[in-house]
Amino acid sequence: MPRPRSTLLSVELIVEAALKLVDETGDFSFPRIARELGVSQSSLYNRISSREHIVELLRAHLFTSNPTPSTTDAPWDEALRMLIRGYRDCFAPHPRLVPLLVTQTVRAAEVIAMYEDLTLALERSGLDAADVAPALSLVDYFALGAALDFTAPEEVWGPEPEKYPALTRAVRSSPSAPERVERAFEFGLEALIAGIATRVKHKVN
Amino acid sequence: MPRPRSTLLSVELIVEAALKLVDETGDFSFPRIARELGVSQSSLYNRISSREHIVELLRAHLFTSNPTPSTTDAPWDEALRMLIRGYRDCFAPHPRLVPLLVTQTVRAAEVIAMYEDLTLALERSGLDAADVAPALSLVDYFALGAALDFTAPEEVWGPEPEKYPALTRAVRSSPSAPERVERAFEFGLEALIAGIATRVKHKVN
DNA sequence: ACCTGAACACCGTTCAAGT
DNA sequence: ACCTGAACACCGTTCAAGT
Repeated sequence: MPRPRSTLLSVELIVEAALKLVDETGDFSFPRIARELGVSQSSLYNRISSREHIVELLRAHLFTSNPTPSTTDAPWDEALRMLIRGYRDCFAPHPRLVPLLVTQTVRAAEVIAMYEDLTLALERSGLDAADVAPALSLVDYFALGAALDFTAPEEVWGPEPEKYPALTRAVRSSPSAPERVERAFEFGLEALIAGIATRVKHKVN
Repeated sequence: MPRPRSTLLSVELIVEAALKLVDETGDFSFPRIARELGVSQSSLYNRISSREHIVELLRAHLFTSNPTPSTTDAPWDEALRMLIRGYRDCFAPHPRLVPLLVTQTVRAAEVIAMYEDLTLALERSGLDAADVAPALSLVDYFALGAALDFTAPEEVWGPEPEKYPALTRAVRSSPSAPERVERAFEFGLEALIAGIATRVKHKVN
């Protein structure tokens, strides 16, 4: 049988080129992807339908390369720790990708599956049914903000430290670069879970 | 004395035009601002220095038009409620502006002043000094995520509800559009404050 | 001091034309 | 079926030239 003519393009090649460009420059574009792959710009449209499509493929790529284990047998708080940590760890190797993801609606099935596991864990916590969706939003807010923190610049607050003494104290007493983000995540994760636990109505046996 | 020649342009006019365009279309551009004001595109550069500059002016505009009251006399948890609520309420009238703000570093002095008040409240909570900065990040993550939720589309989760039963339950048991976002914010705010309270070491008197 | 017009180096998307 | 080249309608920014 005739072997297939060597195809110049594939979805995977496009996604890899886009990710490489984001890691190196903070963004991607059709002309730069095409140049990277040695094809014409318009040929990309044979594999993908739009810029948004590429962004969603990048999101899926992040999640499939870092799969989260099953949490349905774990206690609800342990499940939340695993899921939120796994979610955030996806972004760690590609921090510059985060800004492209946060402003676009999630369509990737892999991510929605993780939200299903999150919801199951929250249901097991004993929250009122009406509080599960708000708690899910809360977890989402936290994970999103934590991921965005990967791209935060070193010197967040400008000059004039004397005008903001408390802020200056807080910044001075905290480590820099990756440790700062890591400690914020650990503190936030535990505070978040403890906070959700306080919203569970105590059942009187 | 000669009254000043009617000036065609001002920073305020540029900011107002940009905000109007964002509210109506979700974005602004130099050509569209210029057309809105009846001037040439290049003349904008006499008042502002870059697109980023306009974004930062928009951020400051949001905050100055919705000033937060002094919270230095309030108990720490009440101060947090006021500050976080005030912060989020700034975005409510202009939801489509949020995506432009979250991916750019804060430089506006008004916002930094609010972070100072947040830090003071967290110090009053009794947290360890080393935990103030992480707690500040947690509050920041929450406020950011809550603001981004203003632009979330109605139908977040795609088709195939049967594949995600828990998620479908959660979505079905929650209201839509503005009430959903409001309930998520209220639940999250209280869970957040309760969670931070659990991280305060109990002093034995 | 302020404004204009033209130019430059980019974008995403479409489409007729080739093989 | 896949790829190309050209075209279209946009961007942000600079700069010489005018008043």
